[in-house]
Amino acid sequence: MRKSKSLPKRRRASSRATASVTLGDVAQLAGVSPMTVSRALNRPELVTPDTLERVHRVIERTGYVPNLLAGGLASSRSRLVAAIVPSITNGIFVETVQALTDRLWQAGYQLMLGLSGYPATREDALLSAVLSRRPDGVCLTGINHSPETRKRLLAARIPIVETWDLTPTPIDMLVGFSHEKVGEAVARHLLDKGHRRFGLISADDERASARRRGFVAELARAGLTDVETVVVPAPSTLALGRQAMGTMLDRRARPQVVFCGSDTLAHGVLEEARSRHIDVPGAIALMGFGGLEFTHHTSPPLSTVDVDRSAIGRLAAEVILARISGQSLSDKVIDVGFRIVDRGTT
Amino acid sequence: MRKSKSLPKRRRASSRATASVTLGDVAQLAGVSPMTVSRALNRPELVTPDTLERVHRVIERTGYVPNLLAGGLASSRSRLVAAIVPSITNGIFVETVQALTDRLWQAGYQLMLGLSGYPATREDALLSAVLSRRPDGVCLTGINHSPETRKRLLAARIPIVETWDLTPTPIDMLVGFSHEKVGEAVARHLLDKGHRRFGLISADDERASARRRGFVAELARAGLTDVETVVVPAPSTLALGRQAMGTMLDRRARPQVVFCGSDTLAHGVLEEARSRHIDVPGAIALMGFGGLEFTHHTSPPLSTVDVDRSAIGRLAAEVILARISGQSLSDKVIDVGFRIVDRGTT
DNA sequence: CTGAAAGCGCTAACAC
DNA sequence: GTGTTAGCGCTTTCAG
Repeated sequence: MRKSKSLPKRRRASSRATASVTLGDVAQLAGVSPMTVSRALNRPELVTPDTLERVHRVIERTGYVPNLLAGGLASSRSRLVAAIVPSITNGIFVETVQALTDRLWQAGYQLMLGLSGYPATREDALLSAVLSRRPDGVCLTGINHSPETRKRLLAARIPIVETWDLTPTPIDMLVGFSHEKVGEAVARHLLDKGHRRFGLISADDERASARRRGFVAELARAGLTDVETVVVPAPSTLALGRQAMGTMLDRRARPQVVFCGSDTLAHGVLEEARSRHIDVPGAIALMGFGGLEFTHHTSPPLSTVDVDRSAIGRLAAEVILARISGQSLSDKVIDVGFRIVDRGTT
Repeated sequence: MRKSKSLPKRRRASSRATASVTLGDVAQLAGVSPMTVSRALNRPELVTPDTLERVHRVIERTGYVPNLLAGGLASSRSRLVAAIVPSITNGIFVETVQALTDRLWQAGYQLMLGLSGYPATREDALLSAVLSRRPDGVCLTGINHSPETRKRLLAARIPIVETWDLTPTPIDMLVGFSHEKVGEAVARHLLDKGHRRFGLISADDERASARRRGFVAELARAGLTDVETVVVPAPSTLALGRQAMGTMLDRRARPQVVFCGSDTLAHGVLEEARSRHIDVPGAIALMGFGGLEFTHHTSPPLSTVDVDRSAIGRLAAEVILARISGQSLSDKVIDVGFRIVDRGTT
């Protein structure tokens, strides 16, 4: 004797051999109906402990893996949430994605990640691919989406959350903060510290531009219209930061303080300054953005604008989950704000 | 008149309102059978150009989005490939993921990304979640997987590719290189350069340990058994690198050269050295690993072990796609190798 | 080149 | 508590 029980003969009609065990197989072996197995898996509280155990034993023995394609089709709930971010190379969105992943996982959902690139040329095509999987919700980065994208998202009639930016008119829900305000706040902060000669190194992506705008505008209000500016292509890298700082230092005017579009750029800028034996923050002070790598006491002499990147992801997941479960939210727009962290280096 | 044509009355049986247009709707509006619409979408060469155009016009007009849950269920092909990586925070895997995504996208497949964490405690649970979506292939990081994981992967009867490491006995296919050899090669390289006092700073993940082993073993063969070692918890960060270097420098013996487990650590180590006014590479030379941020001429004074991270992703996609389309591969194991890049700084 | 019939594996809705 | 029936939206297969 090899085994007391064996899998029942299969009644496959198709020629494509799908070797896997189905819910029906489990039901048969456990001596119950398929529906009971389904319940044992999804609403165990509706099933007798005894039946439950029998079912689970069979599942264990057979190595049954539920087919969520079938389940999703039948129930119109894919247990999938899609997130579209420009890139994960510069680190700024990584924690947001991680937080999203974690929170959704807890709730029994999985994240489907899409990378749209800078600029978001592929967002539309990506969206098609994404929507064809029938996600139960979508998380977008930024607030600038093509009319086409907005239309299709609305047509999908699922919760949508935009992140990492602020607008009074989101597609649906929003978790973010104002980049223009960041720029203004940094300018004000540095002005208050007595600086008068400013530099600006940042990438050419949308949100960085908004910060740049706010920064320049606030300085202009203080009568300062002369800002040494170097713009690099997104996404930011250490190397681009070095290069940009090189360009800036090779010019005539040398700023007292440089506001960098991201901490990654700021690190590169620091590298370049150091390799030229320029004292930081003594000769030139640096302000970054994003709050990356600044959690440790051995941090480099950089100040930054700290953003709770995890919170954005967590809250985005939260609002989507709330809406999926039918709750109506008190606020469709959550401003998570930001915080200037001056390590005494500006 | 509002419109010349309108969507047909729906015959939904279910109470859950699924608002979206179906393939059947498109067929009806185009005056063809559902099957023809399906062909127009998936095998257009089998359909008359005329019919094709009519169908596409209706699709355009209605904003039809195919339902891949249904398609996947019917065809047993989800057009989904899953990848499981430990983390995307340290950057080392990011380009691999990007390359995978890109190559698969070209072929009409989408990547479903799973983050298993260090150590891969969640790999098993993740795998369940992943397999329940019926991916057409799976890409894993590393070669150490629980027997349970191996069993279920094998049972899924889909192409599996392990990456970023080397073994003669992969589960199925493999794209990677030997970390032990990396350690040995680095040791040999540094010995040849005349160094005799070595330091080692690395994370406690599996592959880093293998490099460490190779490094120490090769030094031992040269009669050097005294290696200043600091191990930090994975994943690597700049801050951990700084901290580790601090620890090392506070000890008595000061190495001539430090082999860092990752470029990220190396950067942190460099930061710490500089903040202590230790000349790099004059007083202490540094060797990193991974080839991150080393593509630009303004690179910091670090040498590294370059790995073609994109190639790993691209090749992994390639072998999976090949196997999906039924090709048998000449080699199930691809060694992509590595390259020591000495920028004259060791 | 196009269509009709029969499911893919699962769950909603309603019986019992 | 558990079973039955009838699909979800698509593709396979086979017939024309």
